[in-house]
Amino acid sequence: MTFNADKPGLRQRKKAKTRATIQKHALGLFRKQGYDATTVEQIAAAAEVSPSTFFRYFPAKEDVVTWDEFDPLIIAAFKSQPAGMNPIEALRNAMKSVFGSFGEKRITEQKERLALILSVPALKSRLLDQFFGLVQLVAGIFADRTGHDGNDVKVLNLAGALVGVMMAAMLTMDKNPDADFLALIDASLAHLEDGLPQ
Amino acid sequence: MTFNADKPGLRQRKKAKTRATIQKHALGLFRKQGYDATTVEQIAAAAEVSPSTFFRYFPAKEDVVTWDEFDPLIIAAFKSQPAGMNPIEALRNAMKSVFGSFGEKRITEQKERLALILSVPALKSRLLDQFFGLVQLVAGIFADRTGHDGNDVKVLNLAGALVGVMMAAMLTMDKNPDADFLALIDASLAHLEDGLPQ
DNA sequence: TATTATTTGATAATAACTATCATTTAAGAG
DNA sequence: CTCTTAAATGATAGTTATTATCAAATAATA
Repeated sequence: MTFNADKPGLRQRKKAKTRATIQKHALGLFRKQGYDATTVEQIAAAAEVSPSTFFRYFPAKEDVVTWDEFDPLIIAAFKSQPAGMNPIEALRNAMKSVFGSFGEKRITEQKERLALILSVPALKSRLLDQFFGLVQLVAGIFADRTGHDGNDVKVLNLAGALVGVMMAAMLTMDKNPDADFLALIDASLAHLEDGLPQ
Repeated sequence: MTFNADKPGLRQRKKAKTRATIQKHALGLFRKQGYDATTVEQIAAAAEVSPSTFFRYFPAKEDVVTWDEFDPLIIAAFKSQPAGMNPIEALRNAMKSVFGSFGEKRITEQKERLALILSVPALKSRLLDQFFGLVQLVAGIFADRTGHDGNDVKVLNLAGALVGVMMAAMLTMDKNPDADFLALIDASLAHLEDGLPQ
């Protein structure tokens, strides 16, 4: 039994590749034909896997769009902020460190993805669900840092407001696709940090 | 052609009754068997209508739980607050005036409904979707009152934070079912009004 | 009462899932 | 390298939400 946490075996690499392939073909078909007009069967055929396999990788059709690898990154970046820091500022920094490193191309991809999500009700719902999960996660981290209870009303409330602000930012992005996402989030969080003066 | 906006004809009364009947039977079955284990066919049979009719009244199975008449009431109450009032306070008052009039029984019903919604992913998503819509609605009303643009980032941001705080309140209610919903919302909005001190 | 517009029910089709089982294929032991 | 084990895949056959369509029933109105 060898210890190698860094280099995943063939099996793992293959899985990652399959997941990426399915997602790539799915997004391509969605762009061409629209989300609703594209069936899972078509996606599976394009990616050369069986529909069964599709559902093994993505429990629901929506997840093929909604799934991304950002959450754990943001969480990690958030946790690595200095202990005494204001939680809102900590989140600002975390967002900056994650999205700030993206290139032009990657940002454009993400903007397109967001536009697609917001244009399809089922996808929008799924995304919101993830945000909601994030409320609870973020609340838990706040609580850990401050020694408060994770179910403390004030903690949940702050986390809720944060998520609400992010929702607003997405809405703004949707209405104004050329905006700089990172700057927008940053400004919005700053606004919240200042107590939301009108 | 007679003008009678107040007394709906037989047709309208019947429709309202049918909608209520379907909803009542649906909620009853959900309580007994669970949401997923109850089919639309069963609901339709219990309510003595055809499945077609079910879908005419509720476009999706989820809507039979998620649908309520509160939004327009809250909006109206909000709009009727004095023009110069701080928007957060205005919302506090609106919530009070709508939910404050509820009896013990009605409150219990709503708490049960919330618990059901939060326990079923599909329902939770649907609810969050409504909240998302609310951000835009609330932003629009803020804008009207203050003369700002409804797409103004600060306006959207404030609306987002408000809605986020309401989401957090629901979460708290879920974890702590004995809490007083109205008092909780009130405290949370006050907290937001104070700039969310930790 | 006759006509018109709504509402309903029946029927059939689509497509997202779920469960199951046999087959293939990588990992690890010797 | 080969055998055994465990994981990943594909095929198959449901179930159920949802949509479209059309004919029958029923309320509104002239």
